[in-house]
Amino acid sequence: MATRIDGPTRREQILKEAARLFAERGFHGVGVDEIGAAVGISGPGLYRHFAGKDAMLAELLVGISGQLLTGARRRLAEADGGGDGTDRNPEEVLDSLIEGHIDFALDDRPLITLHDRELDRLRDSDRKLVRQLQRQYVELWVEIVREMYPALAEPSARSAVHSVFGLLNSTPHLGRPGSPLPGRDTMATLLHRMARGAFAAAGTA
Amino acid sequence: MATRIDGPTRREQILKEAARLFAERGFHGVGVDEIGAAVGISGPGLYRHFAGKDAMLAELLVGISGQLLTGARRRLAEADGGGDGTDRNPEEVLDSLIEGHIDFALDDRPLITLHDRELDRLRDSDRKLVRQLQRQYVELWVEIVREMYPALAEPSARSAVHSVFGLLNSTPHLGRPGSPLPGRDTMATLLHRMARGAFAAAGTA
DNA sequence: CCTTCAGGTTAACGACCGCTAACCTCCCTG
DNA sequence: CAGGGAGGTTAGCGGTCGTTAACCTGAAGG
Repeated sequence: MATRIDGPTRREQILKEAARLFAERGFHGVGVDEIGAAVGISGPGLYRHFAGKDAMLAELLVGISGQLLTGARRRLAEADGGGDGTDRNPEEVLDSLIEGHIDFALDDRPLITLHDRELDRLRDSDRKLVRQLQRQYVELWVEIVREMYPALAEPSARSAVHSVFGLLNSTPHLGRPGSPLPGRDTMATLLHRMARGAFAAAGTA
Repeated sequence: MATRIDGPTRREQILKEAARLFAERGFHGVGVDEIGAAVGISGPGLYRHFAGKDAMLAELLVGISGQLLTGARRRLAEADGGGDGTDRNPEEVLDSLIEGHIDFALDDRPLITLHDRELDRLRDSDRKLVRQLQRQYVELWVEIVREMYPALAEPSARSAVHSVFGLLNSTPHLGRPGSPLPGRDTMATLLHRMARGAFAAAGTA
């Protein structure tokens, strides 16, 4: 493995800029020349690093889904403390999951946007992989939510989880203009409280 | 005004199918030939009804924003009961707003999807109009929310409203496959409770 | 019955876009 | 100091897409 004193790889630069552009104008709305220009090379030079435009999108989406799932599993394992899950504190785990998702939504807005917007542009095999990762991520949340609110039927719990994702992923929609935005910490706290409030309201029949 | 025994106008058919296709594959991902085929005519025949592909998207987005705003104003006026707003019951108004938004999200999924996905593809003037309508809709909610939760600062209230929109608009993301979905009424009740819970959690310092 | 016109049709143009081909230029290494 | 590969460049091909042009048709109206 190369020593990392060189800053981000060319590949990483490309992926980052591509994510931003795809999020801003949509996959079909961005040309390869623009992506190239964003990293200082032009057009076909990208093909030294990726097989094609589709491959960039695929790598982005698989990366996002994988990162979310891996992070969630790590957090669950930490909160579990080596036990078998029967004695873990669901409230603590849920808070940790929410925190992780919020960090992602606030720090990687373009990726969050892509994640639920451009999935259909993938090749079948890639799309299946991404959906599988997403589904595992959702089911992990559903399990914890149902531990906390046993009265909640499984379909309702799954819908509730999707809805909270919608809530947490809403930050990209906040308008750019002059109106004052809450700071990052304020925003994180607000989103966290709202997510908990939404689950509580869903779970108390 | 033409008597309406003829069913939907050609224009209306086209708009409906275009909305569905745009929502499914994105504005740039759909060709005019496909839109034409979806209503039984082909390709350039659409230009007898619309100035171009852009015009269809513009009419859709302006229509959505206008419908949401108009509906919200009507509901607010009804709940206001002819008063000047000083003695209205904010809880009642908020419930009515939530109900209206949920009806829209559940009954017009493609439009809700377009609404926050393809705004940037519009001409400048149209985009400004849509944003203005959206902003008025948001401010209307913010006003009511702040009446109910005076402790909530305005930037936080605005963020909270955006987040609840994200929650309510999350229904298109529910997967198609076999896993059982809640029925429409169950879903509406669930979303309503979660929205109220989220606001309550945001508003209680 | 002739005209008109709304609402279609097909052909084709021009622009754009993803991608390949062919070539160039450092830099590293034996 | 050869040489070879990594990482660029520009030119250009093939296909697609939005749009226009030119033409057709059936029904309504005087």
